[in-house]
Amino acid sequence: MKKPPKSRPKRVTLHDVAARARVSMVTASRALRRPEMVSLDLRDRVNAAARALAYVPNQLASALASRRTGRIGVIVPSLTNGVFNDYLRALHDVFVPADIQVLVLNSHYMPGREEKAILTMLGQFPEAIVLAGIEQTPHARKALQQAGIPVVQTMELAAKPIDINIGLSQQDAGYAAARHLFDLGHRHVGQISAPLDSRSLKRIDGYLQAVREFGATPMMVSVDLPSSIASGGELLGELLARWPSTTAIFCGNDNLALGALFECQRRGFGVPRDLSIVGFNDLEVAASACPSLSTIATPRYEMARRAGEIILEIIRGSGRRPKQRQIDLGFRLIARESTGELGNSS
Amino acid sequence: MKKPPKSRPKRVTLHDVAARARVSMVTASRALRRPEMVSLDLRDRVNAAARALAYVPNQLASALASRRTGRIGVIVPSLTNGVFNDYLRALHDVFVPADIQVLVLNSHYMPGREEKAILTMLGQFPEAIVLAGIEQTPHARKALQQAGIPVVQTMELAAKPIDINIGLSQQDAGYAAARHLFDLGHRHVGQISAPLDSRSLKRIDGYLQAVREFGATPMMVSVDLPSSIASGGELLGELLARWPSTTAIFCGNDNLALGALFECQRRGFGVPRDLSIVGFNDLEVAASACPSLSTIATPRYEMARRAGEIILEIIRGSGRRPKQRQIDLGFRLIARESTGELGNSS
DNA sequence: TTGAAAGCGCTACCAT
DNA sequence: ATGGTAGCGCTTTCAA
Repeated sequence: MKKPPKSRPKRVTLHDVAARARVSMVTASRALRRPEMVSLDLRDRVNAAARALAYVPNQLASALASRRTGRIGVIVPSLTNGVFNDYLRALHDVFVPADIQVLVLNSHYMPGREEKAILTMLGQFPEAIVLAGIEQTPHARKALQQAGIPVVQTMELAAKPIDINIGLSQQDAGYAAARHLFDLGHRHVGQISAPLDSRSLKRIDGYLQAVREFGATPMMVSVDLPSSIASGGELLGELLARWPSTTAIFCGNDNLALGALFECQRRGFGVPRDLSIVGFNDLEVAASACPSLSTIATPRYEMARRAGEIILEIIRGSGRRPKQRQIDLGFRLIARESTGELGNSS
Repeated sequence: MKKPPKSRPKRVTLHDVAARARVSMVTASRALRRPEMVSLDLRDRVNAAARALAYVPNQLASALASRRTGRIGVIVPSLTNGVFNDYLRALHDVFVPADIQVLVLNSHYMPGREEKAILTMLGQFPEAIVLAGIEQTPHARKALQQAGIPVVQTMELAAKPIDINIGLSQQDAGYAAARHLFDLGHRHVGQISAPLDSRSLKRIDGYLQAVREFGATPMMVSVDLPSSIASGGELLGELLARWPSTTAIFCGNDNLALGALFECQRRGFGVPRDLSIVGFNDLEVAASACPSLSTIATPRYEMARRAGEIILEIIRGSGRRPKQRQIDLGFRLIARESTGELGNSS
């Protein structure tokens, strides 16, 4: 009788359920969440009441009171380029069976948006957070540290990990890709990239290292926009316009490589006869394309799986961090049909 | 001095920020969330304090107290096939500026998992929910209705919408794709599909309608697995093995079409000389491929944008539903290079 | 413009 | 096994 009539439709709460079952709220709570702690009789009464009232637990309140949200946060720079498909799948494979929800936010390859995403995520109180990349803003780092939850940085190797770090050397991988072309005899090896995020830049460093080593000339075209198939064709066009002698090209990712391949087909260039192409990431399309694309396979599934398992271990187990805080998972060069020895081209 | 020392690392709360800024919690709250209600002086002090402490608002508490979560839920059947990229982007474009968070859950093209996703989502109290597809389980429908929030079903036209429905006729679109091939003179028109979700089946219905109309023979191969480029090649292989006379093929989506195209290149078939290919969705790759892929463009961005705007109107505005509860956005056949008139083949 | 107090719905802690 | 009570961190009246 004390409540003034509100216009908002009342929601059924645990209080209502408890009242109907004629037990205390605590018992009702336990009957629903930890049935083994409640006598069979009361348990049934509570369940019946909950059912009759179509009770929906308010996870917000539950999380606030228990300080456990049952979710982990993931921040990736893109959802649309295929790179993070395996990565997210691995995380789901680990967490869904553990009854932990995976929240994904997209930073769009922009440090500013990543910071915002991290703060937003932290506001949801995930029990751990997985980050793609290692270049968080100082403010984001601080917030992450204060959160006191496991933080796993992935995809790259960090000099100063925030907490745990599982990745690979993007520079070494870029070097390996370029080196593959030089090893095949190419000397006019171009490079195209988009976008110019930190990992791309490191792969470019690797390329430059190989260029230096083989005494070649750097030939690069790039654009700081989301990678796309179309831009692969366009960047290749620009590269060839500037350096017509190019006989091989290292594309910063497989989307660009696919676009470059299509552009070659459009121009009637043979691949690898007239131009060798190596991509990066080993997306599904790389193996399926015709010719199939040589590329660098990065262990994205494994990386995310390991991240997930370490997190699970920490939040379900002792709460203690593993002794090994940094893991290098390496990469693999996959030589397919799109790269070949320097032949009768020029 | 009254708190017993706890082991848990204290988190920075609004209380701490208020204390540091020497204002009340209420003022701190307002300074952060509704700055215009607070004097410039205090506003600055609060902001400075919040920044210095790396304060992260607890959205759980905020949502619990205000009964507004500031988020909307979206459930899509896949995150990996590119189809929902524009769709999600549109939703972000609408909601992020409105300061509403977009939560995305993946149903993996499985009604059971969609039901679970819907229930999970509802437990987070989104202020509205956007669904891809119209075939929710009865239980999910009921829960959705009881939630009392705007529900928008998209991608298809529903006979009995739950609430609001924005889509297109998948059957008509499938018919248009097949019809395009028949109109070019083809009579041996095959069809490949994967996965066999409700929309795929409707597109197949459209194909069958065209087949009937032209007195042709249905030639279909499909598999109920996630679509992939590789399966496009495999399904085409099976189709050709069974019906070698095939001169044209309607692929249930662009991934399959791309795979089919690569398979043709592998076999040395000319496209469209030996085989015409039409896809579905108009993903980025369709325009970039060589030859470019004819396909059906579905208005995914527009569909999601409209959904978002209607929701915004409802939850920000009067709370009243628009008069028009169902919108048909149609589709467009895009004839590119991969389809041509029946020539000197077979 | 600012603040005090009363919850939001639930769970943890401590009794019984 | 069951229940009372005190919050979780924030926003909302309502008063000053």
